[in-house]
Amino acid sequence: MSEEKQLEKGEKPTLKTISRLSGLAVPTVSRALNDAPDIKKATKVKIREIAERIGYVPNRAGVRLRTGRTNVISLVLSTQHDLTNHTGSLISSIAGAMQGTPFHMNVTPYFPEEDIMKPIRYIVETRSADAIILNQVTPEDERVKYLMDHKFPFVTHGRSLWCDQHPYYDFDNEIVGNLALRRLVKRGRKNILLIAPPRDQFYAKHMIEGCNAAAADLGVQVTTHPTVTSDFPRVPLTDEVKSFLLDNPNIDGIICASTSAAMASVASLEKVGRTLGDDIDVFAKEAVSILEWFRPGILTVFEDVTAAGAFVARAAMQAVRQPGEPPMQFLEKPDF
Amino acid sequence: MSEEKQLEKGEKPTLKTISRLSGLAVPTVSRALNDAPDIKKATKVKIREIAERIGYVPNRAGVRLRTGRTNVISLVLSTQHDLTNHTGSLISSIAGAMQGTPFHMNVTPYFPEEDIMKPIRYIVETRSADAIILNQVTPEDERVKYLMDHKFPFVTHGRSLWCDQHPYYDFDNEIVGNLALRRLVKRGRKNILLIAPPRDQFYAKHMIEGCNAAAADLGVQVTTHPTVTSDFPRVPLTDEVKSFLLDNPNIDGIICASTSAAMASVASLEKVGRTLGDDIDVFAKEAVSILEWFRPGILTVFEDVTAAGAFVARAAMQAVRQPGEPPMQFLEKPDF
DNA sequence: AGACCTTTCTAAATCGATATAGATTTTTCT
DNA sequence: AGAAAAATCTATATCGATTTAGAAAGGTCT
Repeated sequence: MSEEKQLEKGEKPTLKTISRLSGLAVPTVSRALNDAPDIKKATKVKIREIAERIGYVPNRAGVRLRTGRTNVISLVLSTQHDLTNHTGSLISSIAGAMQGTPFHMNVTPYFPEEDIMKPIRYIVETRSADAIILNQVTPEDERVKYLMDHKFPFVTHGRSLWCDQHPYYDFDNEIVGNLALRRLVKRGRKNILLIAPPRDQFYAKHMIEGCNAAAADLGVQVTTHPTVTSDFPRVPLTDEVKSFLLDNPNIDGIICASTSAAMASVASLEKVGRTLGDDIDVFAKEAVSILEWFRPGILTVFEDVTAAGAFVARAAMQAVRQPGEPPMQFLEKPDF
Repeated sequence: MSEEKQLEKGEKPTLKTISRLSGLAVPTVSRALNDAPDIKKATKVKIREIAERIGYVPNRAGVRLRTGRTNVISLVLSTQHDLTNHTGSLISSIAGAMQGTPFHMNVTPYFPEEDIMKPIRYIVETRSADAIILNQVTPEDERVKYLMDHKFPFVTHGRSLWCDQHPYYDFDNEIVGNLALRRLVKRGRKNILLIAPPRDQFYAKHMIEGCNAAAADLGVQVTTHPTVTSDFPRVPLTDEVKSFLLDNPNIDGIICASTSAAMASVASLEKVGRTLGDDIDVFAKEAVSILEWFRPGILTVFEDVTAAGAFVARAAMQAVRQPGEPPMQFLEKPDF
């Protein structure tokens, strides 16, 4: 028989196991591992050594049941997808930032045609996560309001009207709009069509204002497309842009808030006999670098969602662990 | 005072609450809700009515601690992404199939440069999910072997060598290869370059064999590119295809296993003075419908990952709930 | 009526962790 | 030395569910 007490084979180590191996009571072991102040340093070292040796990992159900903490962060996403779909990268970067922490990521999709509040209420009511990450935020987002009212930790990708009070990461689309317009004007364009983000999204306002400010500044004309937005399916978007160009032949520049809209816009050019880079330019903000492969000459700026993902993940964890601290907030300045 | 016993405000309903409201013991309530045979029908009806009324939802931590069942299905994904990134759709469709079930989806990303087994071992050892969904499966996939050895429920997106013994969904890439080649030959092409899937992936073999069989059948030549595969970054892939075309000017058709490879191939054509649809054709299998917007004339077949997602989700749930039943297996036949 | 089944329910233990209160031991102070 | 204070540990209860064993109630049979 070995001198050192051993773990039985196939046994999943619990605090009880460590208790048996160390001769100390279970609560002592628990407190030692949680670095409680009333445990001797030597004891902590001893217990940690055993825990390490036998590969102890706390049982999440036990922790969750007792403390209510789930160590889960829920990413709540719309199921609406398109090729401009950077969801995969967002998920990876969030998960990457949680590597080595006790947190797990949970993806909760919702169907936008259904009740947008449903997954939020479910998570809060059943406490199935410690924090929520939201995207596609509207200015007076109902979800944000609800979460603030319930003092439930959350982070937004994109700002809300109340974003000074909660953690967020956002890409400064006012600057995008501004610089996009300046880029087109620098290429001699004077009548710009803006295919803006979906109207309810807050960043639509930012981008439009950025464009308008620059346009006023430079004395050129910018028109926001009256019907379509950058999340429109490509086929109807192509048709709409086509007829807009026919009705407004003076348009010599298009700013698109998405890769998809840029593709459709470029497609519409051909149908009305316009030539990209020659008598008209197209600018697009894209979250996946692909337009450069699509057609040479499209002007672009890249929004890196992996940076966003890493930030919101860290912000969410901070909101859970240090609720007292000021919320992590970041407004990324595009530079182009 | 109201006749009917009520739920205190703000109280989260548990079995204990129902017990109090119904006057029955907690285990009775539990057994009634789980439809145990030793509970009177009337009692079940009564208890279910109360549960419904107060909106009872079982506490997952409680269930998990007692039973070991997590009601979680883990999707284990590589963090390596590209624009051909259909991850978002896959996730949505899996989650969609789990709507209305007690199951939640958990996304566990891994970094391919690290130990591919790490997340698998973690999940199995800590029982942090009831089942695992794998993709990018290799013929003798280490993960598949491990999960089979441990009798842990799992589903693969793509086949393994042992796929007759486990649930899977796969797109029949042998047919893709076969029909792709036939399509090119029908357009008069006789010397085909195949940019195949990554060599370690099982479906590379399927696709290559499909091509070869059709080529032998029709008496034309097909060459698998010696170095690059369809997951290569676009820049090096473009260069490699370019030099291959220079060395092999007789090539008049390219079959690509991905959208990204097709884009790069098309880009390389221009650099060697070849004209798409004129003296050469490109065929691609894509999981996001986008090439039609990229350049007219690229031949494509679409692999619908949402079908795959829905299937693997249902298969995973079945593997958990009816472990005795034969595994759900499906080989999707492309039709074009 | 009494023995013997069924049917239906309840009491108690349990999963693995942590919080609380209290019991030791050790140290400090007078 | 003896008392008080501090440091360190343990016993017990608890989170919410399920499992097991057994109790109570009801019915059937001789």
